[in-house]
Amino acid sequence: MRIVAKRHAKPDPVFWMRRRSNLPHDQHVARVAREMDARMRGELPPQWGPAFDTIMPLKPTVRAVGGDWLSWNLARVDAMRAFEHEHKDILHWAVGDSEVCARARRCASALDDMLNGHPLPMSLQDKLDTVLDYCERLGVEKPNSKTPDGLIARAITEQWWRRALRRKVARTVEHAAIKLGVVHHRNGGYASDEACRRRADQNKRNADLLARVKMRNEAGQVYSLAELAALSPSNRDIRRGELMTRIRGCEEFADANGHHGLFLTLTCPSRFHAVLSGGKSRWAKPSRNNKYEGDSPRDAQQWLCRMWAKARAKMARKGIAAYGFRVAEPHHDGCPHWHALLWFRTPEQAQTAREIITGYWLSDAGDEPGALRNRCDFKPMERGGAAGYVAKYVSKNIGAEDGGDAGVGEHTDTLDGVEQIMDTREFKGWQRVDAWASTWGIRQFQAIGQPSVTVWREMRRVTKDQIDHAQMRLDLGDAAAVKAWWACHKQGAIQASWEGYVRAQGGMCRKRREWALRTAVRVTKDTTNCYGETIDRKAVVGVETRVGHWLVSRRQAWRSCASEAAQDKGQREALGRPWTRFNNCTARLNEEPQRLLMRGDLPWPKAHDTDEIELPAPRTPASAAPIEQVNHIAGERTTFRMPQCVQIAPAAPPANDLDALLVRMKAFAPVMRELVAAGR
DNA sequence: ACCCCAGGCGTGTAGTGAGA
DNA sequence: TCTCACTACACGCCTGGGGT
Repeated sequence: MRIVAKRHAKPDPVFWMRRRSNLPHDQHVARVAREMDARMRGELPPQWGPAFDTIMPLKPTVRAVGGDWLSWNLARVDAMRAFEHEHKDILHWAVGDSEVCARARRCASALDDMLNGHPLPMSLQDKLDTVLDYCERLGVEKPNSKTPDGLIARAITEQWWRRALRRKVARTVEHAAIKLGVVHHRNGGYASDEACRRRADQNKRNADLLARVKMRNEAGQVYSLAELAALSPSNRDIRRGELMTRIRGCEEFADANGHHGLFLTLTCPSRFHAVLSGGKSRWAKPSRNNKYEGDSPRDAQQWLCRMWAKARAKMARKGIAAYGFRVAEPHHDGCPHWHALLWFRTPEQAQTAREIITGYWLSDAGDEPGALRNRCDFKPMERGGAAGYVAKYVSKNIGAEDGGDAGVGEHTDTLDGVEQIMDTREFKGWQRVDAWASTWGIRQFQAIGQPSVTVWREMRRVTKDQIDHAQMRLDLGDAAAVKAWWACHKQGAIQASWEGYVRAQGGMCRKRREWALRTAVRVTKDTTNCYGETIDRKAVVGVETRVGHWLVSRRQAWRSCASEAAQDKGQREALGRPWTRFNNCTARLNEEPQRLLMRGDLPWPKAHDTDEIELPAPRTPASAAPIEQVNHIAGERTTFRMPQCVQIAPAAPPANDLDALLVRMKAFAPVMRELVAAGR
């Protein structure tokens, strides 16, 4: 056993337990070692037993002891103290969720007492210092707030502490598991079993709550939140489908434009890896990596982001634009690596990008063995191969709700360029990956250079009547909206097309202010959040075109009704089609036919064409100054950002121009008939 | 077909410092 | 003074967590 000569935080137990013991010295030391061993085994998470055994064997061989039991036990006590010193965080933080909640309560009330229980009122600065000091001593990240008052309010809130401590516990314990070498492919890989279990518990808590909470909409229909969540992108199946649609759309766009695709695999330097796989088979023996410097997967992810930021900046300087997707995945020991599917305009640009990325990725420890071969890998994509290639990574990381592995029979991990079969035991591969991503706060999927997916989602909720009206206006913003609407809705056998949507938005790799459509945001000014801060509450209510027209998406006003039972389908249908939130509260539809008459606009000639849109010059901020209009919606007083051009004040036609008016009316008769027939 | 908050990260912009 | 390479920061989009 390695004897560690170190100063420890706690005093020597052999010394301070002496006072209460009359045993001879060697027996006393043996007892201290025994008690300490039992205590630590009791405190440590059970799955760490094997790792602890390798450091502190329960039944040593006679040869190892060499007959000198006193020295053996002294060394054992010292090693355990060293372990306790090194991993004191684990022993303090390896607690269950009920204890985390109890601690959160204690932290919040302790800080409340410190800040507000003082007989003399404290200054704001003193309060801030107290909070920051408390967080630092506990090793918890300080509350993130723009104002000192908000920071203090968070620090005395139990919910904030619960979130912060859950994160802290999960990361501390998982990091310790990685440092002890518990996380490797023989144990399931990616994350420790405890992290998976914690994640499963969390999901269960969440699901229970969602099933319990009932909401009632304007039509009186009652749903549980679980039913609603199943219909939104929080449902894994929907998220996976949407992601695949986007990838396919990217590929179609690239193929149509003859862009050059690259598939990248980017990994971290060896010092971020705690455990080496030890071989290529399922039975390979993992071994500790002596280059490991104790960094967490989060540190590794930040390293990757830093390198990527540099590469991105350099590519921008050289005028190289890329679009596509990036996927973050764990190696078997929890260290992340990236796969990216990027398209470039020309093969030359792709080659330059390749050189830039390689340069940065090898700029740190680029001379270590294998760096040149494994650090980054580039494969040119052939036409039509991308979606299939990436499907594997998508289903590997976003599994199906029914517990299946979404067509991926065995979970594999690419290590040193070789597919390695993972033994995923009681948790599915995607569940382990999910636990890994949530523990370390790593975003798994990242779109690069593509227009907003929120606009796409909102557009899918815009009603057709608004598009029919947009077709009758002759400005480019509306043309883009019409094209986007037709692209993102399924038309019979024709699937929704991300490619068509991207074209409508003006193509890939545009600057943010250059997209043809953006989200329409309802701003409610001067509201108060749960921490007492005054904020402007923003809510996405639809899509806004370049000229400021709003297409409002279908939304309901929901109200909580906890006590009621959920209705079945028949009961809901009996209540009829719900009213939408906006159709009745503006004069938009009523004024539209009138405006058509007065302005003499012609209908948009073609509903859906595939030409690129020539974008108008960017709006100047001064001219786009919104007019504030106060509306009452569901009893809530809100201020809309309503651009001026929506509010149409029809000018009375000059009296001597009556003939011209009649001609126009005749010309528009068919349109009017259509509108009337549609019940408007 | 929820809503709010927190946090991660892409993006744009301003700033900095070295070197030509 | 300009360019380059990088960094810091603000902002906004997006995702995930959690609540009733």
